[in-house]
Amino acid sequence: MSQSSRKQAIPTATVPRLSQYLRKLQEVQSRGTTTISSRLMADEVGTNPAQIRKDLSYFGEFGIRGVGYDVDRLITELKKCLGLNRSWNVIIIGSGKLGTALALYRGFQKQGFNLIGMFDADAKVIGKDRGAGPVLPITGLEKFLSENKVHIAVVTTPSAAAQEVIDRVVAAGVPSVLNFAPIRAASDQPVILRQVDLSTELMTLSFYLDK
Amino acid sequence: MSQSSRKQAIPTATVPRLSQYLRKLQEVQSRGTTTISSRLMADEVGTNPAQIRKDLSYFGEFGIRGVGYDVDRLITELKKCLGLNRSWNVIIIGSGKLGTALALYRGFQKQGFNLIGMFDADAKVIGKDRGAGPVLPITGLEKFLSENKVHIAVVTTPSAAAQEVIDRVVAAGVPSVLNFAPIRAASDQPVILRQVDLSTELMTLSFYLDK
DNA sequence: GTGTGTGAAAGTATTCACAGCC
DNA sequence: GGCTGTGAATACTTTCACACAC
Repeated sequence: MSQSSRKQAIPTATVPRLSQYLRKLQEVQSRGTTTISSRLMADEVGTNPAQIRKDLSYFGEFGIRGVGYDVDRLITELKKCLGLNRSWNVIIIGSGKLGTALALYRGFQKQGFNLIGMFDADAKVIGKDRGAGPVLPITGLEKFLSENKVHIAVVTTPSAAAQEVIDRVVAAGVPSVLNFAPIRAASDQPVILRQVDLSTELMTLSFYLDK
Repeated sequence: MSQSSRKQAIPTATVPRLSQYLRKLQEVQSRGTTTISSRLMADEVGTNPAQIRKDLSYFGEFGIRGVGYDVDRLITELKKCLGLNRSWNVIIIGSGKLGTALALYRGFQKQGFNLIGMFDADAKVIGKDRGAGPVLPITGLEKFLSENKVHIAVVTTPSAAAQEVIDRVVAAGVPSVLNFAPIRAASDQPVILRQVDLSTELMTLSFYLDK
């Protein structure tokens, strides 16, 4: 009864933390450390040791009492927990500065995210390389999606276009969307939707600055 | 005892939601709607009406029973709550694709965030315009910060440089940082720090895709 | 002794449900 | 009748504290 089937029981707050643990562990591993305690990890990521142990306990028993965690082992386990022991196909829609910045981001491929296509509505950029092979016309989106299994659509279009683009990829069966456009996207279809929102981040800073 | 001094009592989860309410209200306002109920707003932003009423109740009583909220009034109040009835000075450090994308983002100025400078370490880009006037050399950072009050530093450098840059702006008295570099930045100084992290977002999607 | 794994306790956040006002 | 504002109830998250394994 360990790691793979009870995903629904895992607190939503735990999931993003796992990715931070993973990153820190990879850093620690590259410095040659082979064992780490929850206390040291907690210091590194700025949390409480019990938080880390609790988070990990949802997936199994990865540590050794009196010793700590084997870094290599824990990296392997975390990758398994996060579904990173396989590869995911990603497209980016919107080949502007932001889309290009994301396409050029190295960590992307490194963790098993395969950038297999980039789309834009602007005829002037079609065919150019913006970090993910030639930019494809958005008119060909549905055909591409029917010929290629796409797991994640990253949306970096202007906000006016975003909701329509999201509706189209969801209708075509793409199971998850990462939206950078400053709209709160919605969908009646079942889709895993995450939003990254500069203006919300700035306003949140503003709130705390104003105290 | 209404809006301004009891900020410490407001749930952290409420703050980002306020900014979403504000955005939705501005959209609704531009369509000419003058009154809105918590139920309608909840449908629009995808939450529960009680959530909205509770969030607003931390700041005052803005609605009319039996009627709903006046859109113009609520926009004004939310801006006040979020500290947006003034302007904040922002710099961007890192003039790559991502930094440039952010500099060109319109909503920035629109909500009172003043982009007053952009810095880079690369001599080849110094002086070029990347959306925020001529790019300044990072070596001049401290001098600039001593001559200009900067409220928010947005960090879009490569990850190797990010922690040092953050240490420098914090040491120079910048009270808040929005970090896009894929490191979990830390600081012993008191600073309001928010992180936007593509790789965590992708891994979170991966987790739910893998269910 | 050291440090994990985990029930129990404490602390936060969300949702319910209804009194009170329009 | 409709809708807000809010205490009370529920649900979720984090932290504590200790039995147990090394």
